[in-house]
Order: sequence, then C-alpha cells, then structure tokens
Amino acid sequence: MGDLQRAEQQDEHPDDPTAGLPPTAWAVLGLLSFPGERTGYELKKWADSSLRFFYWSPAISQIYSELRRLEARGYATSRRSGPDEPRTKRAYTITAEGRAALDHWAGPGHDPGAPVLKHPLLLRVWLGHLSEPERLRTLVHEHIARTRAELTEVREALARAEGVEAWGHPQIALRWSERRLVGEVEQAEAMLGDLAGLGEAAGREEL
Amino acid sequence: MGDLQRAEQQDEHPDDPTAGLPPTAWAVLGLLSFPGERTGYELKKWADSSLRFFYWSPAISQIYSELRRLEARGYATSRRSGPDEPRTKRAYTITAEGRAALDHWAGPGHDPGAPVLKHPLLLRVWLGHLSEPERLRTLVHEHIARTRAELTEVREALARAEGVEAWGHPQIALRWSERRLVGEVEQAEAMLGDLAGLGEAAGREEL
DNA sequence: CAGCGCATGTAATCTGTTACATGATTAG
DNA sequence: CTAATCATGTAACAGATTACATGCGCTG
Repeated sequence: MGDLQRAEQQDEHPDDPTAGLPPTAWAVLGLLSFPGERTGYELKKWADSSLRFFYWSPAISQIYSELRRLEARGYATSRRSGPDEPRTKRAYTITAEGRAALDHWAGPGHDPGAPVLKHPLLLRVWLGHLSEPERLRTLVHEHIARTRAELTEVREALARAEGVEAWGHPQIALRWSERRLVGEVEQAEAMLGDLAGLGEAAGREEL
Repeated sequence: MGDLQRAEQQDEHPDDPTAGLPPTAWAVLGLLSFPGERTGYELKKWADSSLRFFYWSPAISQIYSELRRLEARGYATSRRSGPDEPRTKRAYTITAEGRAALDHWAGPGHDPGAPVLKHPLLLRVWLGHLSEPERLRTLVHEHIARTRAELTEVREALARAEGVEAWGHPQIALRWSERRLVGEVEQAEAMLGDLAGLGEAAGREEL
C-alpha cells in the first residue's frame, strides 16, 4: 500500500533488539525454541511439513546461513556430533539470549504485519482475456486437485501432532491451515461458477 | 517440499520466450494489456487497488525498472508527455511483441505455480507458547479488523469495476478476493475459539 | 511562498534461490 | 557395489526493498 512516497517506518527504536533480523530468522529461531536441539537439515524438513502451510519454507541453504547468523549473534550455539554419533552433523540449540530476543519479538509493541499472498492462478484469471476459457477452467481444476493434496498433507501432519504434549499452538496453526485449504477449494469452485457465467454471457451475445 | 536436493526444473525449453522474466514482469505487462497507455505511477495505484488482493503490489521503483526492462525487450514502448500535457511523464504501451509474449505466457504448457502465503500472524500463533494468551487474542482481533477493512476496499474496487465493459476477468478475481477475505475472517474467528479451548485446558489443569 | 502530491529515477543493500561441490551412510 | 539419501556448505545471481535525490504543479 502506502509506499508510493515513504516507507511506513515500522518505528523501530534504535535500541530495539528485534531490529535487524528478517522474519525468516525469527521463524528459524522459533523452530529452535521447541525443546531439543536440531540440525539445519531437520529444520528444513520441519518447515516443509508444517511451516510452509502458512508461512513458506525457505531454501535449505538459507536455513544454514540463518543458523550461522543466529550463532554469530549469540542467539544459538552449535555442537558437532560426537564420536558416538556416526555422521558429521551440526546441531543447534537456542541460547538464553536467543530466548530473550524471541520473547521480545513476540511481545507487545511489535506488529506482526499483514499477510502476503502471491496467487499465480489468480494472476492468470485476472488476465483471463488472454486465455482460452477452457484453458482457464483446466487451471482451476488443477489447482483444486493440488489443494486437495495439500489438505491431506495437513491432515497427516495434524494426525502426527495429535496428542503430543505442549504442541497446542502448532496444532492450532495446522487446524487453521486445514480450514484455509477447505476454503481455498470452495473459493476455486465458486470461481468456476463465475467463469461459467462469463462464458454464458458471451454465448448469449453471439446468438 | 522437494527442493532439498534438486531444483524442480520447470523445464523451460531453451527457446521459450516465456523464460527469463519474473512473474512481476508478467503482472506489469498484464496491466499494460488492458486498453490504453499508462505511467508507472498509475500502474502502482492500479496494483495497490486490485492486484495486491491476490498477488501483492511491487514497490514503485521496481515497477519503473520492470517497465524499462519490458521496453528493452521490445514488449512495450514509451512516450514522453507532449507539450500539451503539463507534466513530464512517461506513458507505456504494450507492443505487438509484448502481446504475443503474454499470450504465450498465458498459453498451455506453462504451469502458473503454487500459491505462496506468508502469514505473520500465524507464525506468531504457531509460536504461541512465547506470548501471553491475551496478547495472542489481541493480535487475532487486530487481524480481523484489518481484514474487514480490506474487505470493504475490495468491495469498493468491485463497485468501481461493476459495469465496466470487458472487465469480466478482473471482476472475477475481485470476487474471489472478497470470498477469500470473508473466509479469512471466519478462520480467524474459529482460531479464537481454538485458542480459548487451549486456555480452558490449561485452566482446568491449574485447578 | 510553503508544503504536499505527482512523477521519475539511482544506488545501496538485503533476502532468497539455484547451481555446484563434497563426502559419508545406508538400503538394495 | 551402486544408488539414494543424509548432511553441509560456497558462490553467483536474481528479485525486491529502502533510502535518497530531484523537480514540477497545485492549493492554501
């Protein structure tokens, strides 16, 4: 919106410890805030199986670099796998400073910001005058199929989360995602109706 | 998903004229595909008032650079305002090549790609163990208010589009956005219920 | 004439992806 | 033994934003 002239300064006080980290860093640190230590690779899988439903999944290389950055800031520490474990891997743990920073980030006086949606299908529909009506309908059907597939993935994730102690909030996020995807299918179906309506109107004119 | 190892090659044939342009460029070119010429500034306002509801609004400086790129490719031409008009402005028009490229982009054999959602509120809910329950509920309420405000904006845009000839597809996209925002409010309200459920469970344990 | 909105653009920077390199372990 | 998967990283690049600079025209 209003960035025609000015950036709308998310007024960060100069000593705001929340400043200077992109949302991805907070997401990664958030992943670490659950009990236990984990490697970049594990984090990526976690992100793929839950974060991505409401907040996209960063590339693995980015996760590695965010982890290094968090460690540089003292928000996390890492440990190479000992000789007991077979593999050369590096596991990260959140530090007390990291927790404090996260708490501050989650605290009041800090607006989460508006959601961003990039929906390529809708871009295509919006420019629908460029496509064959048939083509457009196919795209919408494919989208419905893709969304249904995602829905079963969410439900699987939900089943896995069911009953795990202290996972209340992640579960709520997954339930939200489930409802959202159900809505997405309904909205796509409604749009199919609208598209048919357009076709009819055009058809009538041709008579 | 699958980008742990490999990029999932959107197999672009080497001579695909669709290749080499980011989605934003197509969105801008799409904006130009509607009759008439327009300036970067106008494009930005257009994007803010409709594109952004389903496909985010690029920064004004990016619009300017995309326009220059499109012109360099021969997909658009520009014209400085004549002495008749008061202001020094540059208006862009799509060329025949631009239309051809857009048609190809919109054509078959070219997957629009999956929608991307970045929902900071859900990131916060997901990490809800870091916040006071009260704080979380406030955030959700603020989000509902913001969404309702957006909803009236969509409806205004829809009212403006109503009746304009040949705006059928943009209208459909706006109607989709309207339904989506209605869903967003419902889902946020449902989540409020889930959050209350968590609180109750915790409350019971404390008895 | 001061200030705001219109209008265009450049430079620096940051975020994030893709491609590539490397090696170890495990399943068939 | 070989292929797949695990695991970590680097380098180059692309996409996008922010900050900054500039100037005109209109309104009060």
